[in-house]
Amino acid sequence: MQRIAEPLRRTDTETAILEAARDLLADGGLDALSMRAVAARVGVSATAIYNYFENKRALVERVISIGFERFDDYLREAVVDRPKGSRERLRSLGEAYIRFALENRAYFRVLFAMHADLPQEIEELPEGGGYSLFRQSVVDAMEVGTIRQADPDLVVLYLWTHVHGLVTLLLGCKPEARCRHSGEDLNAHDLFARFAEFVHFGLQAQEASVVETGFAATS
Amino acid sequence: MQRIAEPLRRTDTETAILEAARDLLADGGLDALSMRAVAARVGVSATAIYNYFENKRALVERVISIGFERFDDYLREAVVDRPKGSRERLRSLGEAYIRFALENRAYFRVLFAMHADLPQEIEELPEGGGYSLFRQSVVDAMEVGTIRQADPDLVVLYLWTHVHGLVTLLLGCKPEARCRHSGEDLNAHDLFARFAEFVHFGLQAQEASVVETGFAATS
DNA sequence: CTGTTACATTAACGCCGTAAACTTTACGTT
DNA sequence: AACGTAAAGTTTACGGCGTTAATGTAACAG
Repeated sequence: MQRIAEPLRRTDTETAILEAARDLLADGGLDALSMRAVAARVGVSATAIYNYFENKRALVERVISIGFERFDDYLREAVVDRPKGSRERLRSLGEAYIRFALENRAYFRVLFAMHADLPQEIEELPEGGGYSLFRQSVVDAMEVGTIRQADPDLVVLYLWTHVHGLVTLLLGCKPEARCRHSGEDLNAHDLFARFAEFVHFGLQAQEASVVETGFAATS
Repeated sequence: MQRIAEPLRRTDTETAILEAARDLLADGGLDALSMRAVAARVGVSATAIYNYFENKRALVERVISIGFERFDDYLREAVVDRPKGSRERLRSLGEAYIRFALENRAYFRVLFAMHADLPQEIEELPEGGGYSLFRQSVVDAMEVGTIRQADPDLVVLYLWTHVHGLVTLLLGCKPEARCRHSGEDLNAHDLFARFAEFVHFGLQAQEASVVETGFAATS
């Protein structure tokens, strides 16, 4: 189309493409994100996209890396008003993780599935924002004595593993992301809450009193 | 092709299709599994497949459900010679899970990503074989006192979550499935071994003596 | 005014899943 | 033995995909 006054600057078109791609991805999955569909949404021809991105893969990678930023926002928001070093802060981070996954289902799937699916280009773990925030929270919790002293990276990965596994398992389980279990019908948040006790005390056999009362008070 | 002696029976062709699909999936991912590629491998035309499977989705679902059976084999094999109720048995199950994922990378990805990707048709969790085996092992461990008394399904899901998260996180992290961490370069098995202590004792702060010595003996 | 550059276009290639129409094979019934 | 039918396989075709190539055009530098 001809451009008269105030022509689109390069970054504008690029942004429009990224937004279109993000939206298509968010509510149709990777299949719905086709070059032609993105182009149609932006109002250009499909091949025009190649002026901004080398190929579809490059486009998706940009979308993903932007997605990680949004993901980090969830985590950052999770710690406000949560005292440093508190177990509640750690719990809140886990819940934010789950919330992001549930509220951005298709998106989340691609975030963690995609850059596995294909060769590694994006950073190895979501470095920077989210991860370091998580890590610092763990370090604080160790200093305060909320959790035991140990290698922070190992503990972060340990907790990360739990919440990520919970989400991917349930996301892979049913679209509604819940899991029928002995009568009850639990969603990811419910399960997360129940797992908190296991995470804290472990699975070792111990006196019922400690388990029942000791934790219920803080949970 | 004309068939003279010993014509292919229906199930033979169907099996050939499934095997071709499985192989393509295993070492090329879902992208490599195209109807035409499968057909070429079997030696028929692409549309012939539609005599056996309604569409690609149905074909992939069959491949997946067969994959779960193979997955169950890993788990079944993991418990032989591992005494009932022992922590070693639980550990062995976790390691089998990881081993399967690493040895069948592309396959594993589809197993747990695919039937999420699209509507739910396959059973909600890998029911039957693997799951019930896992569950029974947990129940045994509770009775013997290896782990605390709790809702077995919840504990199974907890452990499942743990190992599944570990695998998917590392699989999503790097193709080689390892994670650089404070100097060391750990793969999924290494991490799993280190996490065993956390799983057993939890993250609660406790006397160093119990942690260091008490566990190292059994690990 | 001219050449270069950035950005867009259309056309085309070779994949893909799948539908439709047609041919061939195998077999049970007459 | 002949025939009808159903199963199994074929070729052809359609629309969509990612991507390349060739082309056009608007803006700007000299």
